[in-house]
Amino acid sequence: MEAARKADYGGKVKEEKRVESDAGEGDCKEERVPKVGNGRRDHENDNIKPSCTKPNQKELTSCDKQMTVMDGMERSSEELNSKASSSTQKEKDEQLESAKAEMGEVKEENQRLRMYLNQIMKDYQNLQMQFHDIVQQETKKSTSPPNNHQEAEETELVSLTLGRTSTDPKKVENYVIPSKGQVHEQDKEGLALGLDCQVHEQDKEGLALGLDCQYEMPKITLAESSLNASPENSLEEVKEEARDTLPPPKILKTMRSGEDGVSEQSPAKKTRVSVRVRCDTPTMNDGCQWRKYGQKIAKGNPCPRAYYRCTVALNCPVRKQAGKWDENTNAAKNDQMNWNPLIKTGNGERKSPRCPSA
DNA sequence: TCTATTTGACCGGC
DNA sequence: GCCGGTCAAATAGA
Repeated sequence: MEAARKADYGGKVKEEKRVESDAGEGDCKEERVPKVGNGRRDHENDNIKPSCTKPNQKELTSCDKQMTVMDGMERSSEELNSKASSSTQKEKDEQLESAKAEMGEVKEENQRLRMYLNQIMKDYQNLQMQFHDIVQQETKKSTSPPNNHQEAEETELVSLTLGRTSTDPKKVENYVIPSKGQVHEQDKEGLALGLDCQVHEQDKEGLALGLDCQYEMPKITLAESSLNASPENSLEEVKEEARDTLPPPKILKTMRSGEDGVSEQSPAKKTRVSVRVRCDTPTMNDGCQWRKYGQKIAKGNPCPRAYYRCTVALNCPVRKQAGKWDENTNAAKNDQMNWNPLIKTGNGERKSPRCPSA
């Protein structure tokens, strides 16, 4: 029991809240403002705007009323203008003419608006019909047994939403749309942990996003590539990992059964990712949780070298070394006592101290 | 009491 | 045999 608990790298892992800003795009309602006639917007006339944008029969009649009122207002204003004008008859005639012309324009615009409303009404009715047909088809489908083609099509759509596809039809059938909080047990490992290497055999293809799934192929893994490792460095480290993934028989004997799930599933290979990075800050606040599991005093360096393992996730194979490192000599510094968590690399290369799991 | 750190011992590679 | 890496019991601290 105790051994099993310790095997979990000390039990609980501090949770780091990551607020994924789900700034929902929500219902992005697109407001379309129809242009009418000579390019003027129909709601430039504030008398028409509120009710005429929606193609409703009642509103259509109210719209007509408003237009009639508007015409009356135009006329009254025209009369007022004619009465108020104390200038000559000629000026009155001119004003009358201009007013008449203006009235004509307004009437034309009124007509165009009516035509536009009629068009909108027609479209609206067409859409309503189509929607009705679709609803009827859906109800028919739900009552009748679906054929295989449709089912496959749907499941493929679902698998696309999950970000994984499968060519195995049986497997495809297993994927259903998970409701909230209802995730397939198979997917929990990969989705929740995201870096756990206990990947089912059948999931290996799809879950290439796993942290370090080099069971069969100890080549360059995604973990390495995600570190932006330089080619030479990655090669060297991959060699290291390849060595480390093959624990000797003695270790296999003494390896605790509960140490990690990897040893249970594939006892011949124990994955591990070593991150050798440089960090200029006194703390390795890199978004990961590192737990110190050992410390050594390297030869010729009074500053101890600390060994950390990633505790972001259970069985996370990522390790980290920390110690002082001299920029110039690419060797351990020994003239400063308060060392920084500086991670050496095999060839002196430094990386950002970010756990690929994070 | 639980969790993280310390530290001596152990192991494998060179 | 030396050295680096890891383990795990002991210890510290919250």
